[in-house]
Amino acid sequence: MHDPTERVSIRDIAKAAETSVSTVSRALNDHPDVSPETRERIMRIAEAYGYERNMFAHGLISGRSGLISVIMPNIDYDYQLQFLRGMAHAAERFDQELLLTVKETASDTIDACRSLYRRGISDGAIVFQPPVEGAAALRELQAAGFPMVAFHPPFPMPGLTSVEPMDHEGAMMAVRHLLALGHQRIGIIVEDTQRTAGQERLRGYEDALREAGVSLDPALVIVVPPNQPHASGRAGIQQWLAAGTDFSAVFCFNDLVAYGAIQELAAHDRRVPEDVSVVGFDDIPASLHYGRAGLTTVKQPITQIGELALETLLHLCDGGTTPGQRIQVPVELVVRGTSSAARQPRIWDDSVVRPEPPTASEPLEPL
Amino acid sequence: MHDPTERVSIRDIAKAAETSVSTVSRALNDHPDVSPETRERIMRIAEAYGYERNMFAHGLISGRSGLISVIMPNIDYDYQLQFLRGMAHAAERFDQELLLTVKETASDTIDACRSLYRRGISDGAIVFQPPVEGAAALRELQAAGFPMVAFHPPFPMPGLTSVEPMDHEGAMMAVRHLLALGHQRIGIIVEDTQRTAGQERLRGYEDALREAGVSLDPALVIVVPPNQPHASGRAGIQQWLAAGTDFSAVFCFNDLVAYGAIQELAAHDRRVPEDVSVVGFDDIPASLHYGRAGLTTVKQPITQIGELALETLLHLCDGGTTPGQRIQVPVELVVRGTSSAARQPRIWDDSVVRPEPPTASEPLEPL
DNA sequence: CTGTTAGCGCGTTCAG
DNA sequence: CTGAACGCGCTAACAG
Repeated sequence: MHDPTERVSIRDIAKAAETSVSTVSRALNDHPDVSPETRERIMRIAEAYGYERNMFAHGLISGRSGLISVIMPNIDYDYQLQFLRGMAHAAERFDQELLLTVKETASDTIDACRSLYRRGISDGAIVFQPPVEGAAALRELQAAGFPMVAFHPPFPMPGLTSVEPMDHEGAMMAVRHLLALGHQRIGIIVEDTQRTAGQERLRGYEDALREAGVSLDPALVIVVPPNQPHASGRAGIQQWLAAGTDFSAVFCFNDLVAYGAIQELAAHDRRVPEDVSVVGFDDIPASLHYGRAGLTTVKQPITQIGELALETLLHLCDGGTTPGQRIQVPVELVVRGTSSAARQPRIWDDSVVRPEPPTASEPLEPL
Repeated sequence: MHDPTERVSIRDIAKAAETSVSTVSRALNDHPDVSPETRERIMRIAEAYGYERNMFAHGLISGRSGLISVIMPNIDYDYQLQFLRGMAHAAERFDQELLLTVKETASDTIDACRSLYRRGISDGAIVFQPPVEGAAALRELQAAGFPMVAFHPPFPMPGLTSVEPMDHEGAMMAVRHLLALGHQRIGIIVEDTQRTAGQERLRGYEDALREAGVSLDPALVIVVPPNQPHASGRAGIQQWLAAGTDFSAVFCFNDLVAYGAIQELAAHDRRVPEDVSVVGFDDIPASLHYGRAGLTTVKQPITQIGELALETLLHLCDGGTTPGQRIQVPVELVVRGTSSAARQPRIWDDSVVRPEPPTASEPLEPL
């Protein structure tokens, strides 16, 4: 027996097993050239001593640390915790440790990746929503031998493996759902159309309306700046109400935007879903219990996505895949309490002049 | 100049500076015995090459990795993200990397700590809500030379440095607030009174009532099992309503419990705060925008606590402190929309038989 | 099958 | 002030 709390080296067990360190090393690493008895004896002793190999020594020679990095810009959306959870699970399954780095600016993000690589600290990295300006640098790093997976990149980055949700599909599901409930005047509050997420969700919104033969009204599209979801939701509703825009349903960029929108609607005595239906995106945990009966939203399997990202990265690290593939993850509509049938057929449906027939609409500029 | 993406070793820059590796090492580490010119030249070149020292080599010799671990049981409460955020900030300030480990069971948690130490991976660990069963093992590890900080331990663990919020104070603030609003029948839904958190919050509740000369009614105390806050909140309210217990205010173990309670109240057409005032604990980000005007709650400065925990740990690592101190972090009442003045003086205040005078009350057994 | 030896990249002795 | 040599813990290549 041995103090399970003491550090123990390969030498200690060599001494105890009365053999040389190299034999021990071979036994421990399943090399062929060890006699069954010696191996058995060594393994027993190693077990008893609770041997665990030193990371530095192993890393120095193997060139791998067993550490995987996640790099996130800011860290404030519950979504990220779910993502981390998935990664942590996968990491455990593969006996990897998880390194968390938070960098706010684009250049800091790039620097962090580079540094992690150059110091030999991590074997690869998952870059969470990589900055627009970082595309070239990331590709270079990848090429230089540092495996990376971009989660939800701002745009397709050739040469960089990426994992992303099906934004377009999700948006279509949301809007089709609202259409099926009889809504015609459906608004969208969408973040930052410079990035795929915003672009694709907006496109999905438009395509669903077009598909249903519902006219696109630019007044129903509100583009908001990123990173202030709650305020954006409120602002979007305010803008419509102030302009007297007619709407009976809103598709929101994400769940937090939806919360903001609902709160603003409440402040103006519009009831959800009786007066206005609201659909979010992401399905963060809070949405399950949101309000009386939960938020209707497009669910991303966030935790699984985290696992998938990590698995994909490990695969890359092992040279099992060539970089550059783009993995799209299906999303799913979850109907809960914030959406319901449109109250009544709109009067202008039959009597008043209808808006222009379906046509492409330019999104508004960011606020 | 040099490819900023290439790995560069101390040898490379020795060659470029036309000197030996040891001189370079000395220059880089601010040792005295280097001539100003040589140092200058070396620094310039290192800068140009973007030299960063190899973690393995450095760790092997220095015995330190520059990695700090956080170990969390599960990972699902938004609170944890805020905590991580604080740690990430502090880690960056001190040029440390952050390792995230999630272990569900007590023995896995202990094993993880031990392994992290014995493999040399991390210089120390912050153990988030350490398991009850782990106390002895953690103390041993600490004694063996692995610095640890326990965040919110289940009970005071002598010999282990800990950081924890002022549970008792916070509970008193919450209940005093409700008392000041004129509430007399104040319930508490508290998690798991085996751990300090539950114990102290319950004690604070009792002390505040006692202080105000309000009788303690065991029927107003509901103890719920841990890890299902939302359901617990609902269950608590249900229990009171089913039993016909009179109450006009509820102090909840945390914000999620409060959400559950409010939802259940709504389901029974009790309005918050008009019919029932509700106060939470923690102040997670969602509470700011909760409902119409936010959740009244006891705010833990979570992010700062994360920073503090990390700083405390680093201090320990540097031998600046002896293990064992217990750091209590002040909390603060945040009054928002879910608490308001009691509707009317309770009739029985003057006419009906009052419950027993103030006396210690046994908490109920967990559900 | 086994033990000895070199070296991974760096910091730290030592002589010079 | 500088450079060469050693060793951190481990593995791979080479002798035996």
